[in-house]
Amino acid sequence: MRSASLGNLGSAARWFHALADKTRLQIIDRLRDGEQCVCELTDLLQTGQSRLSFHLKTLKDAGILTDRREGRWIYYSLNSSAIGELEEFIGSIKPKSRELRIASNCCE
Amino acid sequence: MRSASLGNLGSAARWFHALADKTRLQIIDRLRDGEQCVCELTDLLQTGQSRLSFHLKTLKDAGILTDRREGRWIYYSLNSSAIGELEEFIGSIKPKSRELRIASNCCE
DNA sequence: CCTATGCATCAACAAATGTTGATGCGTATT
DNA sequence: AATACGCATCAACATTTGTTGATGCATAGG
Repeated sequence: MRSASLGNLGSAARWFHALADKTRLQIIDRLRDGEQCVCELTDLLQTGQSRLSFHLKTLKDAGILTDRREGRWIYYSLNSSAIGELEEFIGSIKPKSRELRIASNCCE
Repeated sequence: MRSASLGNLGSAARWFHALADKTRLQIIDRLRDGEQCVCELTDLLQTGQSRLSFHLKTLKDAGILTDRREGRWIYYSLNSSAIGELEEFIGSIKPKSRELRIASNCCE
């Protein structure tokens, strides 16, 4: 009955939620240059440490970032495999475009 | 100074927000088969008319759906060009992966 | 016209999310 | 051991988002 369904809508929704914030997209943009520690990001994004930490956690929980500790610092970086999966998901969203089904006389 | 920046982070955030909901992803999934009127979607998704209308509006405002009226019915369908842009944006999120810059001695 | 249908929109409320400043914990420096 | 630093986490609050039922508006059919 169902179309070849999009995999796990719930987890996709979580990814999208993590990306649905301007600050978080800015973080991602900065990390494209390579990993950075929180203090660098705080400078770059001109924001409070607590706020930044919140957004980093949101991205990390969604699997979009990873972190590692080195001494006092914690470095964040992009998880490119998650981004790959996301890309794939978006691809699967497209209309099937075969039979542009004319939904004739819909509700009767 | 800045990296070749991701285009318009604000509007990207809006796209992602529109996709950050399971019900809305279900709507999209159904519309992959072609356009459908609200009453069909109400049946398929087993939800209240008002709630569905809210989510349809969210997707439409984000540019992901388009609608057209035909008699009493309003048909929604996917806007594949928006989906294309989204795909492109996700592509641009990837790490630059050239110089895996070692952020040596970050905050000093 | 009068009524029914399909849907948007509104108001009231509920729930989730983001912000800020304070506190705490691990790690380095002395 | 005492202090400073980098960051996570918490509590209190503000803001945003989603839900539900009621109302309204356009179109179609009698």
